[in-house]
Amino acid sequence: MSHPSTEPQPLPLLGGPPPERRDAARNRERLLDAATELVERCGPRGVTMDAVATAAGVGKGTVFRRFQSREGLMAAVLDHSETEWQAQVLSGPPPLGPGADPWDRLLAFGRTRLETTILHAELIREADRSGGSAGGALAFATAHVRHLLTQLGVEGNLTILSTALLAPLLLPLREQQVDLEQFPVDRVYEGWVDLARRVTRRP
Amino acid sequence: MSHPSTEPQPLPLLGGPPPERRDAARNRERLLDAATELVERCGPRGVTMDAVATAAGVGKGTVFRRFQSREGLMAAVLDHSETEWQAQVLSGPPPLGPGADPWDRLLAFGRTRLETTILHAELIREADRSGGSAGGALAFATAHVRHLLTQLGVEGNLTILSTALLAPLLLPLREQQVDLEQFPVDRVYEGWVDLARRVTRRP
DNA sequence: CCACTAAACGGACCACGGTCCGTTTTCTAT
DNA sequence: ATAGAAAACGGACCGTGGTCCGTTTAGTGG
Repeated sequence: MSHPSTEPQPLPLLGGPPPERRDAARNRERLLDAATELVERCGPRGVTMDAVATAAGVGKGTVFRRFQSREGLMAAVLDHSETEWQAQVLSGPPPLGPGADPWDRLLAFGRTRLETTILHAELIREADRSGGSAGGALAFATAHVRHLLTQLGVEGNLTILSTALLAPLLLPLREQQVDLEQFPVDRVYEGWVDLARRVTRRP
Repeated sequence: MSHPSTEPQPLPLLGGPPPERRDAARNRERLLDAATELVERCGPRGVTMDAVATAAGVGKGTVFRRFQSREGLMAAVLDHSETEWQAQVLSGPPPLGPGADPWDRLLAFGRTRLETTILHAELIREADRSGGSAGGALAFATAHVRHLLTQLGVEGNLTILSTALLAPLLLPLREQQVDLEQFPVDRVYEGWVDLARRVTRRP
């Protein structure tokens, strides 16, 4: 860290709001790391904001300045995980990624989305509302399904239809079925495929 | 209140847990009334537990003993409102109530459920999770849709299908569409009818 | 009518999310 | 290098949800 100004720099290209100050960026990362670590160790419900602040070695105010609220922080942690899945969808190998038949992509989408939701269940619950990454992730998924439906030549109100297709994969519904009604995951997936056939008007 | 023991009594028939003590029942009602009143006046978000306790003239402990949590209380308030709609579905006049063609009942169900959800939006949001009336109301709606699908001769995993049909009427999804995407209610309903046709495999 | 038990009461108490503001750090312009 | 402004920092502070436990009260058998 001692050679002078020969590095790329975070691109001083103006665009959005002015870039983050160095200390701010450093603290954001420390916080995100600390939060991720704590979530892993204590589960999302067991993590307090004070604990995160302390673990990251910053004051409490800083946590809230960066992430607005507890939910915002959880959303950020979640986002980190979800991003990987989104990358798979956008540019990973088929059938989830581009290149495969849209119908096969839709099926792969449903399957992996179901699994990811179950995996991140607690975190999603904690991050919900606040329109943060939770909303962001939802929007991403909706847009993707909509895209696939278009490619499949489905007519009608695509927003409603993709919502309907997505909904049974979402958390609150999942909980009712997997937890309360003791549905095995495979059976849920199977049911979802049936739904997808109907929505797309397949045999 | 002075004639001796000639009244029906709350039926001393044993069954569930022993009945509520008189003061307990009285306080439950006072609390529910106070809460309803406050919710109406300040909106669900503006109501604090202390306020409810004070308004009802009881201690805070009592509130929590009766309703477990803030969400529990909100759920109880909500339940009160939802019950009326449920009664309409179960035994009101057609097409919502029994007697009409199942398909027409389904449409009426969708329409009224959509309106009710929007009407109670804030309360639902506050009451969510906790498995209280929120879960109860959801279960009721699911069961009813399932029932109608059966009458319509739909085959397949009815639980998943009714969930899918219900989902677009639920709150988080509503918010994304009505609020964010500025969909007028009629358009949402229209889209939902299309979905219903597909799920039931109609022309 | 009184004694006794179990349940309900109430408010002091605690923990956690979120805000506020005086202090410190980073950046920029000279 | 230095001065000055803007932004970030941190932790004391506040309000609210939720618990705890000593006290009161409704029901019951004598």
